[in-house]
Amino acid sequence: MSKRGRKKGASGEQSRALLLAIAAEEFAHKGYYETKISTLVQKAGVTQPTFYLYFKCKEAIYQELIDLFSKGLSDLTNKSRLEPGIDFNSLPSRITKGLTGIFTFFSENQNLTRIGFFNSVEAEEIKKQLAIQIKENLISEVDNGYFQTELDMSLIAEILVGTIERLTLTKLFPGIKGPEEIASGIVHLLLNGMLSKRE
Amino acid sequence: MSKRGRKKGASGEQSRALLLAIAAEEFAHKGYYETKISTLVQKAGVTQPTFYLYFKCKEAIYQELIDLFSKGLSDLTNKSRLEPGIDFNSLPSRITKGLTGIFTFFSENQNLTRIGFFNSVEAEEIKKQLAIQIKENLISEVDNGYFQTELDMSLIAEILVGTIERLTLTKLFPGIKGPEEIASGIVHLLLNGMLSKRE
Amino acid sequence: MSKRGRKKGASGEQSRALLLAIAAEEFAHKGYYETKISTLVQKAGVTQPTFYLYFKCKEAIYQELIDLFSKGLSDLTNKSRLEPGIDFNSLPSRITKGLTGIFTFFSENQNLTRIGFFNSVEAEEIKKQLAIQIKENLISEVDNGYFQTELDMSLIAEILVGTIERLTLTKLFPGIKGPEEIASGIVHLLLNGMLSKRE
Amino acid sequence: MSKRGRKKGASGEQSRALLLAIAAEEFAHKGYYETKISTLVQKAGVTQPTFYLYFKCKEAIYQELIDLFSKGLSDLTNKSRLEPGIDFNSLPSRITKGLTGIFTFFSENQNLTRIGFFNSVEAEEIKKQLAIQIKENLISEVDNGYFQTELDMSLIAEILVGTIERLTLTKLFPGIKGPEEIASGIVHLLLNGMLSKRE
DNA sequence: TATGAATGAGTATTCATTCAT
DNA sequence: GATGAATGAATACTCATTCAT
Repeated sequence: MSKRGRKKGASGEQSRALLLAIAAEEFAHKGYYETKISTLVQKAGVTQPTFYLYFKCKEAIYQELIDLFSKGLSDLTNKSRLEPGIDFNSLPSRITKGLTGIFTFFSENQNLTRIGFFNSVEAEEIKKQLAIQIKENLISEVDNGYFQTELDMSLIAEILVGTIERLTLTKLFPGIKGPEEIASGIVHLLLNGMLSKRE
Repeated sequence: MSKRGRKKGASGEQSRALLLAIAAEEFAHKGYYETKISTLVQKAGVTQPTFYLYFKCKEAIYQELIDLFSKGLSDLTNKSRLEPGIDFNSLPSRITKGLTGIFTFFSENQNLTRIGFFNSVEAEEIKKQLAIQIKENLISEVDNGYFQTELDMSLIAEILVGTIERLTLTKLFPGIKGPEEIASGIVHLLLNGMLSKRE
Repeated sequence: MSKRGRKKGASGEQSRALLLAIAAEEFAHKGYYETKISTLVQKAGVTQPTFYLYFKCKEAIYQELIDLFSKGLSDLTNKSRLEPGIDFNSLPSRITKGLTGIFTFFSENQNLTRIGFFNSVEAEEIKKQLAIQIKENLISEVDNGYFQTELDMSLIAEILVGTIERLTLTKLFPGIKGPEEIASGIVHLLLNGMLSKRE
Repeated sequence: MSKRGRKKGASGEQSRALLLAIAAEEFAHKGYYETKISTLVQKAGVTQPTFYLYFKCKEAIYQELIDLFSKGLSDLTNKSRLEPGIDFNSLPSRITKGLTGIFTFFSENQNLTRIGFFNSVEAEEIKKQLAIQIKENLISEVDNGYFQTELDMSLIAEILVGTIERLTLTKLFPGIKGPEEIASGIVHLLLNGMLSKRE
């Protein structure tokens, strides 16, 4: 079999996947403009035309990575809709679980997350969607009397998104805290506030 | 007075300021790479060599804008250090005032903020500084028993930064809410939490 | 019979012919440079290496089409040599017949004609040959007193070629006039001229 | 002045004109696709960016040359409209003069003519326009009884265009015959025909 | 007979930057 | 203080062509 070491040759799907993985790495750390196709292919051990065999253009592979992230995230949030009508005390743990899911996904897909949630132009749109999702989840709880009724849920949703964003970058990615830990920290704070409970 | 009829009566300093203002606008909305020197000078009504009369390179003018933002922000935070030893009840308003200051600054310097707080690579460093600042402010209150002692102030500081970040983009810049309004919303939520107060 | 189920039952010769036909179509309408091998093989339902099984290179298949045209045309003109020593009155009809033959050939081989007579670099050479052929035919008539002796037969031959060329494109290919009609129109004009016959 | 020999430096208009002239030469002899920007600029003694200082893209400079030709030709034909109501005998000389004008223009602008009348895709459109122009000129003579009434003027116009085309390439450009000579040859033939005048 | 996979070599175009005046 | 003119250095992308199977 394969004499004279045809790189890995095998299935073209492999080359494609390799390029995609390397692109994720590069885009995540150098950004779109500082990532050069020439570098990508070099790291993948293929030539430039091979790149264009699998991707229409630089923009296209970038978009594909964003879509991958976006799809993963929306799959996640779709699944983790808070189901209403559950008893009061489970609320914190349910929210925590949802957040933990997100942080876990981010943690397992750091490069994709950097691209789709931080660097790309589309990041803003993705965050907007996430905020909407969260807001709807929150509102469904209001009716049940979980939360104070006068809360601006849109504001809180955005605060949550900002929080997720920031803690991902400063606590999760550097490995300072794990998904569950961060999630419960957020939940505890947001639900109870910072003040020492005084009578 | 200007002999030999200078075009548009632009003293050198004026050309420089004009270029800087236009650059802020362009960098803020198109980002570093999509902003072209050729466009800048065209909008400023000068030629390319003129640009290099005032700025060493593209990177330099960009950095100057970041520095402008960075300086403004740190001036602000330096000024608004929470002074300890003040009575308990004034805490919320003092924090609110600090945040309001930040949002006002951001609001009055949208382009600079977009560049220095959102788009640039240095943004991360700036946020990190801001978080440290906030954290120190918070810690000084802990001793006074304002806050629950078990709070992770580093986490909360990052949450605050993320919150500032997100609300600036989604509420402040679009004009949905004003600085004071946003600031007090944040403070109220973070201090008291979301839960309806039940006995 | 074809064992081992050849795809589409295409014997090699069929693939070759198919490629040739498609190439004629493409080259004729898009020209050499805008015709891509990738498009050819795609339209033929084969892969690129298959193309190179039958043709040495792009240039080669193009040349083959030109040769096909060139051969067809010279076969035609060889056959239709004006035979000398025929009586005076048959001359116009004999010339008309020759031209009709050419137009018919062109009409039946539009793609080939477009390539070999219009688009290719070789077209010039082919026209030159045709002009020589025509000139010789004409000269043989001069001796017999058919034509005015002072005519520049080389000039007239070129005029005929230009005429054929132009009318092929503007009358024959669009279907405005048929081969015979065009041929007799030319002959009538060239023999008698445009002037109204006045005594 | 100008130490250290800045090429010809002078006015940018000169560089532009030089590039245009060289482009005409190259396009005329190698065609669009075989003409490389790199060659153009090399022959002009400038660098590639300089090319793009004056022309938007390869296509643009090509089009500019075509437009130059097209404009020149239509100026010419506009000027040389046959004016009706002149006496019979002057007709041949008037037509001859018109044709001479065209051949002279072609002769003086060989490169442009090669591009605009022979090689480009637009050539066909330009010839179509020329044919229309000629046809209208001819028709205006019919009324005056110059020509046989049953002549198909569209056909004749196309014949003339084909004739012009061919003789330009085979007689004019090689310098075998001059403009006037070719023009009068055509006129004589087309008006009187080839046949020897027998009673 | 046919192909999946890959590539060598080229080619237009862009942009920040700099002389000489 | 300002400019007309020019350039060095990249970079994405294309296409005919070819292995190895």
